[in-house]
Amino acid sequence: MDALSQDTKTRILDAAETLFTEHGFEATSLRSLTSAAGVNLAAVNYHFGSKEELFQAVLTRRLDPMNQERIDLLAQYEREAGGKPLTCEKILSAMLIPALKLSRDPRRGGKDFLRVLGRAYADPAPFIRNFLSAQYAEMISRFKDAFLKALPHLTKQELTWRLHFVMGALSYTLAGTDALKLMAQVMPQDKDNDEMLLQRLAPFLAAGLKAPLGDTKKLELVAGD
Amino acid sequence: MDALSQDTKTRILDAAETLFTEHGFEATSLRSLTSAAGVNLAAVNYHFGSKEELFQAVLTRRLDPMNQERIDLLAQYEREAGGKPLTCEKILSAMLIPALKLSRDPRRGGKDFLRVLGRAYADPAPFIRNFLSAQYAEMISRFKDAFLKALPHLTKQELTWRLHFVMGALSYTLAGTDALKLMAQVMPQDKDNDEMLLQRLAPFLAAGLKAPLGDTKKLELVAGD
DNA sequence: GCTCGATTCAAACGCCCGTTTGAATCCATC
DNA sequence: GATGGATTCAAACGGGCGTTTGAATCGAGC
Repeated sequence: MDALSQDTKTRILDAAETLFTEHGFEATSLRSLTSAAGVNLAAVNYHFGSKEELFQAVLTRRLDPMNQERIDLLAQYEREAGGKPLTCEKILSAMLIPALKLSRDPRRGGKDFLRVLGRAYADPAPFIRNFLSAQYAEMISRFKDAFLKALPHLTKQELTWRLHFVMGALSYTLAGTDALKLMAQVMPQDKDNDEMLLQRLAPFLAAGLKAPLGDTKKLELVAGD
Repeated sequence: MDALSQDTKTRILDAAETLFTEHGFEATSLRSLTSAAGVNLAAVNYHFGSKEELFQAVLTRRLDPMNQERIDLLAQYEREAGGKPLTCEKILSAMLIPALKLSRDPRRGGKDFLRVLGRAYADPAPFIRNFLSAQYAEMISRFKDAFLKALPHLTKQELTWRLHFVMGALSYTLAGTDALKLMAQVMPQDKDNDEMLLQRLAPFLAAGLKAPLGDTKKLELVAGD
């Protein structure tokens, strides 16, 4: 009864999280999904309305709490700092720690969920894009403000670009796709691997964020051919 | 006759590049694809064997020349340096310039192709993963060697991680997905936007690569809850 | 123990999918 | 101008898709 006794909605969400991870949204059929969840085929449309709404529900279940945790942690750090601007590393911690905690918690979907999220980032379907933008809006705006104070040498525009790069490295890394098999022979043990990961990611991103403004001469482009 | 006079294979590849960009691999049907290309439905299976092989052909057509260009440019820089190790920025240029040139050249698929590539990075389908690994193997290995010489303070393992982050930021940026609509109000003009982009990306990545090794204390994790 | 809304179920609906087939057409070669 | 391989074509194949339906079942409240 243990795992099977959950209610239908949860069973569907759990199965969807796994299968969307493995095959993506389009390639996952409701027939395989409901049969993996041990529920009737019609249950998805009854409880969620449609396959698209189910996908959004899969994301919301994990994303809402994680982003709220990020916002709360940032606020706590700011309270502790008593008005003084936070360091770059501290702000990054407020972003990374909730994500890492989620990835380590199998009861909240763990790495599976972060992989679904990583794929969603790259999906051009409008219903996904709009949904993600709305979900992240508040968190992004708060962290942008914090970074602006921590990095006074950056213009708003420059910071926006750099946050763009940060989100890229972060999503690629947390999703753990490693499309190019870079990590093939690098990881001897899986133990505390994700902790290591963020220990390495944070200094990399902090250095990038703190970098002086780019020299226009550094990247010379052959315009002609 | 101009655009329509191309041979069937090319017409299919062009239409596939566009449609895979807009809807992804699974969500693009051969019926819509062949009708957009103005060819018979059976033409894809006749010329490419299957939908999967068509997808690989779409990637190869652009990826092979771009990665060869990267390798050649790196070799040229190394020749010019005459044995001395290259700077981080110079090596990054050898990665970024061919990608940027491709993205600016509509005759080679331009941004459309890079978006297909960005999505492929996040796709878990084995036939895509294996294909990408093989395509990138040589380029990655050469650039890893170059970076190792340029960044002697990094271990091989640390460099592998940082290259992972670099590829993340690069693919997210070049794919131009901007899942979180960060850039909404930032881009006043589209002109030479991508040039600006890499002018900003290169310093960011160079600073990250050159960062000192991470302090284990910087990111404190609450292990318990 | 009957009622009634909530939930589950098997079955079907209509549609689109990737692929195959075999005949029709093209076109360089003899 | 007949030949024959390469290509195009319309049509069909078998199957899976998301969704809907209407009856069966459940279970708390009277």
